Amino acid sequence: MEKYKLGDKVFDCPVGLASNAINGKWKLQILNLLSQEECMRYGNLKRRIEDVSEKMLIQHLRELEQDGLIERKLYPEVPPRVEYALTEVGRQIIPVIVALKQWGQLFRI
Amino acid sequence: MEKYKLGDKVFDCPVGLASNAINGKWKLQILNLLSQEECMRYGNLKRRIEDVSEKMLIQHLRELEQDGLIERKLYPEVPPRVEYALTEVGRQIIPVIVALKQWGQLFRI
DNA sequence: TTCGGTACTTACTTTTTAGTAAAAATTGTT
DNA sequence: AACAATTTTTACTAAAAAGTAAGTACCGAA
Repeated sequence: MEKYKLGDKVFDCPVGLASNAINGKWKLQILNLLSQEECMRYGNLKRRIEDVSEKMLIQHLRELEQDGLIERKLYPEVPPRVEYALTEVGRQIIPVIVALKQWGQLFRI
Repeated sequence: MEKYKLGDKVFDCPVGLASNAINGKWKLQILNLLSQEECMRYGNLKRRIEDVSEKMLIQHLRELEQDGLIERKLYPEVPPRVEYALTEVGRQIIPVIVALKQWGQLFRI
């Protein structure tokens, strides 16, 4: 039987794997912003995602990084500058975001 | 500012709403199965989704029903027969599933 | 009158996720 | 020496999600 692997997690179906990778209260919103902007700084992400706490934002960024969807670039300046961007694998998830956004727009009031 | 509403939950962006609707350990897998099969019985879903417990399956089915993505048809027979199927709104999320599945296949081993 | 088959339901526990708020690290500027 | 700006980190608490396992309801057939 075919298997799918992300990090050290193994799944029996691609939907299960994908579901696991994007599961998180703010992950899709993070990916959505990064899909529109080439790269974004931590502080900028924080401002753009209303209500996200610093803890959750950094936690989700770490997980997305570990799963290979985004990369973190640290510029050794003072004050520090950190930029996040989609990786190649991350860019390949953009069609999902686009379709999802379109679906969500059905619920506009 | 535009708003998006699902049930009694209001969101500022369509991605946030969509994210909320599909957030759940097995929801995308349920939607995936229903997208391929026209309709499916409870017991069949349970067999097809490995490891899901009866509690979680029914809970997710209820939430998807409340959010208007699926509908539940009870046939008053003995033993009882219950069929689940995508609604029109549910069918409109199929492109998301398709894109997600394609993305997940990148991780085949 | 007990059993089979289907679809749940309930009570309880454990695990995971999220929220809050304060602190840390860095170093050039005042 | 204190401050500013930015990106975390930490400790603690609270809430939500998930797991486990047993129980319920229906009714016709054996």
